[in-house]
Amino acid sequence: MQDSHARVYAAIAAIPPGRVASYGAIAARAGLPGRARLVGKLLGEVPDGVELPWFRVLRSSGEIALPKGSRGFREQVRRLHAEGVEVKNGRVALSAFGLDANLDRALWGMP
DNA sequence: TACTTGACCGTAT
DNA sequence: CATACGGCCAAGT
Repeated sequence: MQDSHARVYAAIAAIPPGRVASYGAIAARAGLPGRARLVGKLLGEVPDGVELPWFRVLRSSGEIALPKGSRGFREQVRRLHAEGVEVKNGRVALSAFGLDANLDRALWGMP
């Protein structure tokens, strides 16, 4: 197991329920700035059954990365909904559910 | 070894 | 909104 892999897994596991983060943000949190593709690659290799909130990881645009309509796509939408994350047209509003966005809101107070 | 692929990203046009 | 471009890099051919 590569150290970089473990750090990425840890960063993903650290996303709180009800929130989401982008591939790039995960990479950065794992100490690997600019390596969003590595995050995507690792997620693609994680077998089913492994404990990891992969569904809380989205593109920087807020869109679900998996092909729309695919099995994984539907699964991701279902699990996000189960946590109260709103998904519209395969997309989540990062301004409302993004990890850092929520931190900023807490510091500034509710708009 | 060389080239291609891919759950990506930011900037520019 | 869509296309293009350059970065990134592990794996597979």
